[in-house]
Formats: sequence, C-alpha cells, structure tokens
Amino acid sequence: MALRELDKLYNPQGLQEKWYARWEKEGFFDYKKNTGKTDDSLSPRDCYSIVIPPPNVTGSLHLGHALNHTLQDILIRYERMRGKAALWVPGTDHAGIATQNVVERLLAKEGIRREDLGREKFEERVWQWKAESGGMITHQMRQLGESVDWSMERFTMDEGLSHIVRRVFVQLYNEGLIYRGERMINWCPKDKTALSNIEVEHREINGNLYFVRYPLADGATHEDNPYVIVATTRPETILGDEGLAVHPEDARYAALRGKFAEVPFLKKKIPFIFDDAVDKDFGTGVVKVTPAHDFNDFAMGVRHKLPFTNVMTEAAQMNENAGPYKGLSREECRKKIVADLEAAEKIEKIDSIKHSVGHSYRSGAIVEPRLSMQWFVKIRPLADKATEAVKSGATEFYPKRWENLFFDWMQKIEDWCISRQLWWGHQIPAWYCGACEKVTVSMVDPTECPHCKAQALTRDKDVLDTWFSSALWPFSTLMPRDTTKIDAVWPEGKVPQSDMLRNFYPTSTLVTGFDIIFFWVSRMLMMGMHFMQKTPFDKVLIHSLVRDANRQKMSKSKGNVVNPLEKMEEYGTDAFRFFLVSIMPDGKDIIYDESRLKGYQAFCNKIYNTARYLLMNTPEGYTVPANRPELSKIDLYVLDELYATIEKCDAALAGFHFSDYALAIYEFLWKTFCDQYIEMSKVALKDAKLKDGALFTLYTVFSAALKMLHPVMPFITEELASYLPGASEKDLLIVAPWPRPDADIRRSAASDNQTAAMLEVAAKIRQVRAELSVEPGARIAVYLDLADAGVQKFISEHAGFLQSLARLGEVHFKKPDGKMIRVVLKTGDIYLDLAANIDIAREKARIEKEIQTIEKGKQAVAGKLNSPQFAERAPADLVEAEKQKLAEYNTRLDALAQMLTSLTG
RNA sequence: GGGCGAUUAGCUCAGCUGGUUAGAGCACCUGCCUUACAAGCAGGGGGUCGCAAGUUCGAAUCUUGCAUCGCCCA
Repeated sequence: MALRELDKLYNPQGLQEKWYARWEKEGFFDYKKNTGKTDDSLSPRDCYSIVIPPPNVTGSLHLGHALNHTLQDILIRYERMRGKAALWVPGTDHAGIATQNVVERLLAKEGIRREDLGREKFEERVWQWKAESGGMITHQMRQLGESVDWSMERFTMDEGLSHIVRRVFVQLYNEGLIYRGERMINWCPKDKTALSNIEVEHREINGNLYFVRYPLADGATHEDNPYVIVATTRPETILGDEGLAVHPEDARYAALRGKFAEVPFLKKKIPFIFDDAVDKDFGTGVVKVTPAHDFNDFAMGVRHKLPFTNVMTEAAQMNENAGPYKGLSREECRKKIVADLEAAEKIEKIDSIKHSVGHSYRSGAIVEPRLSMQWFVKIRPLADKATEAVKSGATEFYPKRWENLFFDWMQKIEDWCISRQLWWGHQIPAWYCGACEKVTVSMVDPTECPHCKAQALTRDKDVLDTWFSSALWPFSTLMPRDTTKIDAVWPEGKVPQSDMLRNFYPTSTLVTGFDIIFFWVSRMLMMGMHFMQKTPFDKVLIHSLVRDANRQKMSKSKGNVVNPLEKMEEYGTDAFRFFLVSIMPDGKDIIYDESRLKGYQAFCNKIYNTARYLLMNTPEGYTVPANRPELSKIDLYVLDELYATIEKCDAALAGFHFSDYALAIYEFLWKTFCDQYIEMSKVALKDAKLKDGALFTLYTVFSAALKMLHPVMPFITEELASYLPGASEKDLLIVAPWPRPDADIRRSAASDNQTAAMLEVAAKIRQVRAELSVEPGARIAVYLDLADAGVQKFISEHAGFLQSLARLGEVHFKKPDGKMIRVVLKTGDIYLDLAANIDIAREKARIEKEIQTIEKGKQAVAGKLNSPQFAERAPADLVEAEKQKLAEYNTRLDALAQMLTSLTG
C-alpha cells in the first residue's frame, strides 16, 4: 500500500544498492542455498553453469561488458528461477602487458623504472596495486546487478590457478606439445616482447614503394645496366639483405642465375636465388631477401641456406650489423638511408602505395618480425581435438555460422608462441644448466641439474601469454583453491575429478564477442578437450560489438565511448539492461541509439504505475486466494495471452533470441495488460459479480509478468514484488519459480474469441470517432448489429466494458431506425448516433478511405483467383479461404457504396 | 585477392521452413491533464522490401548475377 503515497513518477534511485546488498548478503547467488543441495547430492542435469569471460583486472566496465554480462545474468537468473543449481563464476584476468604498463606508468611518476626496482620488488608493487585499485570492475558488476557467486571469484594469478597453469605447462612439455626453439616471431619493440600471430592486427596504411638500384657484382649487367632494380617498402632492412630473389620462370632475369649483386653501402656480395614464392608482378619482379626480418624471407633463407643477419635491437634500433646506421631508430634509419640512396643516385623512383602493416593489438606499435628463441605450443594435435568438439556437435555455436570461421582458422592455425618478455605473469617453470646446458621443466623448483647434478641453474625469465591461463578458465575455476587439494582431485596423468567438475563441467553456455573466438574460445576448447577430455561448454553464444549511432566502433581515441555507469545513473539500471538486450539483433552489430533507452525508462515508469494501480484498487487486507475464483471470459482472455507470452519467452531464451524475449513481455504488459485488461478491469472492479475474478486475475498476471521480467530487469521487479499482497521478507523474486502456462485455460480460451471481438469493436468505434472529430468526452449512443450471435450476446452482457473502452452512452443491440453513421465490419455493422452532428464531408472522406483500403485487399485476392492456375495448383483450403475473403470484401464494398450514394443523394 | 554478413518507413529493427491489405519502437502530425501513468491516452500519415533476371499459381522470403556498405583473413 505504501506505493499509494508515492510519487506518480518512478524513481530507480537506491533500488540497486538496496536489493543487491540483500541478495548478496543472504546468499541468493549461491546455488547450494537456493537448491538446498550439496555438491555430492546434485546431478549434472540439475545444474547450469557459466564462467564469466574474465575482464582485464586493469579494466573498467564498458558497453561491451555491460551487454555481455547482462546476457549472462539473464540466463543465470532464468535458470535459477527454473529451479536449476545455477552457478555463475566471476573473476578477472591478470592481463600481462596491460597491467605491467599501468604499474610502470605509476612508477614513472615517482621517477623510477621497473629495472631500478628489480623483478621481485616490481611484482610486489603490482600485487599492491591490485589490492588497492585493481578490480574496479568487480564493483561495477554489482551496480549492473550481476548475480555471480562471489564466493567463487578467481584471479588468473591466484595461487591455485597458478599451480594449474604450471601443471598444464609441465604436462604439455612432457608430452612434447610444448617446445622451445629459435623461430621467426612477431616482436613488439615498444613492449619489447614477443607476440602470438593473432595479437598482430593488420592495418592498411599509406607507404612508399622504393625502387632501388642494386649494383651487380663482378661486372655483370642486366639490360645493359650495371645494376638491377629492386622494389621495397622497407629500405632500412637493406642492411640485412642476404640475397635477391626472382621467380624461376621469370625469363627477364634468367641470365642472372649464378650471379651476385652488392648491398648498397655495405659492399656485401649477395647471391641471386630463384624461388616460386616470389611474385613476378610485384615491383620489378626482383625482391630483396632479408632472412632475419621477414617471415617469407626467413623461409627462403632456410630453403637457400642464407645467413640470418639481424640488424636491429629489441627496441628496433639499428645495431652494429647496420654499419654506419648503428644507433638510429628504424624510422630514422629509413629516412637517412633513402636520402643517402638518393644522393648516390641509387633510387630509380618512389611510388606511394597502400599496404597492410602489422601492429601490436595492445600497444599499437608496428610489429617487427624478429628471429628469436621462444616457447611454443605444438598446436596441430590440440586444434584437431577442438575441431572435433564442434564437428561432433558437443559444442554448438550460436549463431551457427561462426562455426565456419572457427573451422577455417583451426585449419590454418600455426604453432602458438607463448613466451612473453615481461615480468608480470606466470613465469615459465624451466631451468637452464650452466654446465651441461640442458633444460629442466618441473613442478618443483630444482636445486641442482637433474642431468649433471651441477648447481648452476638459472630459471627462464619469461612469462606465459595471458591467454594461456585464460584457456584453462572453464575447468581451473571449478578446481579447489588449495594446491594440495588440486593435486588430490587431479592425480598425475589422470583426468581431474570432483563433484564440482562432474556437476558443472562442461559449463552450459559461454557468452562472448566474436572478436575473441580465436584468442580465447578456440584455446579453451583445445585445453578442455586435452585435459578434461570433454568440451568446456555445451553452447557458445557469440554476440556482436556495440557501435555508436554512426556505426563507428567505440574507442577512446575517437571520443565516442559511452560510459554504461553514467547511463545507468541517468536512466536506471533496469532500463539500461532492457535497452541493451532489446537492441540486440541476432548476430549483427548493435547500433547504440539512446532514444530507445529513454523509451525503456518510460517502460519502467509504466510498470511502476501498473503496480500503483493495482494497489490503489485493492481492498485493505486482500490476499490472492489459493483457489481460483470464478473467472470471466475477459479474465480468461488475458490469462491466455499471458500464457502465450510465457511460451514466447521460453522459446526465445532457448534460442538465445534475447530481444524477442524482452519485447514479448514489453508488448504483453503494455498493450494487452495495461491498455486492454486494466482498462476493462476498471469496470469489473465495480461489479460485485466480477470483482473477485478481476482482482485475482490482476495479481496473477502482474506477478507472473514481474517474474518474467526479472531476469532482464532485476531491481524494479524485486522492488514492486515486495509491495504485492502476500509478499514475504524471505521469498524474494530472485528465486521465485518461473511461471508456467495453465494448459486448461489455454485450451478453453483457444475456442473463444469474444473478448477479442469486443476489443475490435471498441477500437473501430474509437477510430471512427477520431476520424469524424467527435467531441472526445461525448457519450454517444451506438447500435450493434453483429453477425456472430455469440459475440452479440457477449457484448450485450458486458456492455459496460464497451462503454468504458469507447466512451459510449447507451449501447443497443439491434439495427436502428433513424439515420446514423454506419460502420461496416467483417462481422457486422455498428451504428453511431451522432444525431444532427454529422459532417457530410468528413463522413464521405471516411467512407472513401475505407473503400480504398478494402479495394486494395480485394485487388490482391481477385488477382489470385483470376489466374486459372491458382485454382488448379494452390492448396484447396487456401483457394476456398480466398473465395470467402473476396465475397466478404464485396459485401462490405456494396454497403459502403450504398452509404456513399445515400450521403450524396 | 579469398570468405562471411547486411541492404525493408526519416532512424533502429522484426518479418523463421514462400500464401491476410508488409509490422514494431522512436521520430512526425491531430485531439485529449478521461483520478495508475502527459515518461500518459486515443487516432493518423509514411515503404513499388538495394537493382536485375530466374524458379513458382504466387517472392520481402528461394536461386543467380550486379551494386553499395561492414567485418574477418591474406
């Protein structure tokens, strides 16, 4: 009843804090409390689980998270209400480079570099930073209302997860699936670390193609010139050239076989090699080969046994092999070398071109291909298992088309470079012996070399790619925290086993964006299949990015980022969540359109006022009776619509059609319940015979609607449910049973269209009133002459409803005598008694418009029926239906034409 | 260059296996402060479904080609 005194406007302030704190404090996010069962008494089919894509510990909640997390929360809340042991595991990711950069920037303010501190002290500082300001996002997740089980929260660097990472590394190493080797890798000169292939983003940039003259050695000539022309986009790598390559079938250069050229400035003699990897159409058909600075050139270098000359430092400055250019950055070196070549008249021409250049996805720096010693995962065996998981249907992608992209990538996947030259991360458990030079990889830190017993061991300085630990997330988070307990459930060489894993692994659904299918989803599939011998998730829901109103990707540099927290503050969390879900088309990009957010704020207000209406019209001390009172056809009509809506919601959520789910309730609640049923209930509540049924129906429908809305709008629904009669302190909506359709009511309502027919009559009368500009308040009389006796009788028994819906005076149930406005319906005629106030011109216009509309329909039907093949080939029942339609259109057209002549005449 | 996805009202989108006069929200126009809600109610205008051909009795829907845009990979 308290709502009665409250403001007419809904105000979401304070609800989020109030309810979230209660849910969390009273343990409603804990499946054990909700189901009353322990891990060993649960069975997998009673369970539903999701692991959150762990956000970066340095991160804050952005729109992408808000969408991603809202979808997961909807699924978890829905399954929890359906009685499942619903577990949603939260956590964060240590984010190697990002976190290291954050702390380095803080140190820089104090004028310190991490090298000044040393590794151990630096790591301490990172942990300190995490304790103080890391995990801001977990606070923000509470504001969004996420019903995650905080007691399960994990961090990829915590003790248990680190132990699992190490066990995984050691096992893969022992199985020969992890190896160390000198390879060409992508190097970020800004962060001074290796990257994996997929951490490199290719961007089209404007560059130059330099045509450089390479002198021929030993007096050789080409087309009468003592040089050949070589096109390159990277003149600074000339210093590392070890050969010039042409295609073996390129007749232009066949004469150069066995000849040599000279590297400009260095006077180094390099051979001509012939290799099919050369594109005859690129530049002049001769390319320079720099085996230590390019992936293709590296491969050619291996094939033709060329030396690998590295001319750059880790920071991409020219090193001692660059001769006079030593010490310059690669950019400065390019400028200087081009200037020098020009001065020496060795540049033939410079073309400007657009070409694709690799950038670090993290730092944005141009990536340098670099030859170095790194650790790799031998990916093919793992990738095959991951592919199998999806091919067999054990894991399904939604929408399905993402599977093609996944298969495609798994086919051309290459070994995964997992070592990073950072200080923050899981340090690789490998030791090198100074004496025998052998490698030891081990679970316990060795004190002496197991090969030669020497004590000259040094540990590998590198850490693992952050994605290596994320790849284990679906099972590592379900393992015990304690390392000895981990070893207990995971004996060496066996598959881990525990009640938790049995119940919740494979997880039910993974919800993520398409941009990390490769980074994360595929690697979880690989690791899950390998270590658990089961796929990590039954279903993968891929959703899209949120773009701004101009379809631009949101980014800080563009300044078009929308802060979800501000929007939640402004419109309320519920409206914001509903908005995110309702604008999500299945598998397409989401366009951020704030006008719709405003619309859902209005929806919240509507729901709030619906509750006010119910409470204001409820007698003191009312409780909803356990046994259903006698219900009118109108009550049954709305209940039937409610049940249809439940079915729509269930179907929508089963297929992850979130906007269909949200909009189905929106439509039902606003249109059917408020605009139709509540309007009619204003009459029923004043009628002693109908009152009990109406009250019962109002509460039955509204409380079911709150439940159905709860997964997407948790706060307002929990709040309003707490005001309803019979609400208790203990039984919160968050664990209320999800409503189910009543089959009896559905069946009995199915054969009954009388309420719907009455609503149609009311709508038609309102339409005509508006078209003829009848005074809005005028209580005009009507006469009904409907073909369907059942409907005619029903309306006559419920005339009060029609009067209220269409603002009518007397309603008669016969054809009138006097001259009136006649409305021709499919089902009969309505006459409006406008007495002398008939505006002939308007009435003519109305009739003509009506004729036009019906004529349009008639054309379509007649067109079909006029074609002889239609009758022959179309299904008989369709032909029959079309014939009936035509007859009905003709009847109505005749009546309207008659009315028109009578008006004119 | 290879692949995927789009193209329906001014804007954002529904329209699933072909068959009512192609729908919704926002925006727009008209009229209403009708004691739940003006963040509301009632009514209205607005689309030859990107273009072209084909399949079919019938195409927004299926097929092919073209155009434009976006994304991924090289």
